[in-house]
Amino acid sequence: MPKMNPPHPGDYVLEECLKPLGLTITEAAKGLGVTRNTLSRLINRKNGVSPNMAFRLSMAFGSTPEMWLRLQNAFDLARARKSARTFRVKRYQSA
Amino acid sequence: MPKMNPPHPGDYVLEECLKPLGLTITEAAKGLGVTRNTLSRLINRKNGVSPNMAFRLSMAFGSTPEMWLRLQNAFDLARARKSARTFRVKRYQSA
DNA sequence: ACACGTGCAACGTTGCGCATTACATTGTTT
DNA sequence: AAACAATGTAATGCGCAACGTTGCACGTGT
Repeated sequence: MPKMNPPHPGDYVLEECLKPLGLTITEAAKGLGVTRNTLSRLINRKNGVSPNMAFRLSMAFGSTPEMWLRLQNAFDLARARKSARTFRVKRYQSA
Repeated sequence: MPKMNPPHPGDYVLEECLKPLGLTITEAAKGLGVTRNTLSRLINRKNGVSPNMAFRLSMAFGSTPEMWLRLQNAFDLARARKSARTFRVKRYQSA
């Protein structure tokens, strides 16, 4: 079952990527090929992980683009789950 | 390893959901609580599966929202992979 | 002829991702 | 103290995606 409060992918980037390598946001942004502003917004939860960014992160820090997008999915779905309560959808199948 | 040409989620909706149940796009759109136009665009590959739609699909046809978004991820990543070839990204880790 | 399902297009709204620029703050170095 | 680096943040602009609304054209079946 999905987590209720999955961490924002930006937390993961900061804690598991930048900190272990001793990278500043400015340095890492350079390495990723994006603006300092863009990486700052990701880490501060203003942006999510786009497919584009998923590739950059996997290229720079390893793992797969799929993994980075899965982190983002978990986050997005947790937020959407709240509004989904109000959906009136016909159940064609039970599961 | 990820598939090179993953099917569009709209194909799956049509083949595995609407057809087995004998539903028209118009009927299914009603059931999902969206416009006929919105479902038509999904099935005809003009739209992707949004988190919102992922919940509607899982509620109506089963499976999980995660599964529906995974389908979309595979599709998005296959498209982004082409442009990712031009990224100049520093490799802080090898894998 | 009529109704229905469908594809499609235009328009408007909303929101996201990103670059650019700029400003203010904090902490470190000289 | 002065200069610099790193950061957060905001504004602006661009492009694009998702969605609803409306309208039109086409084909099929009654």
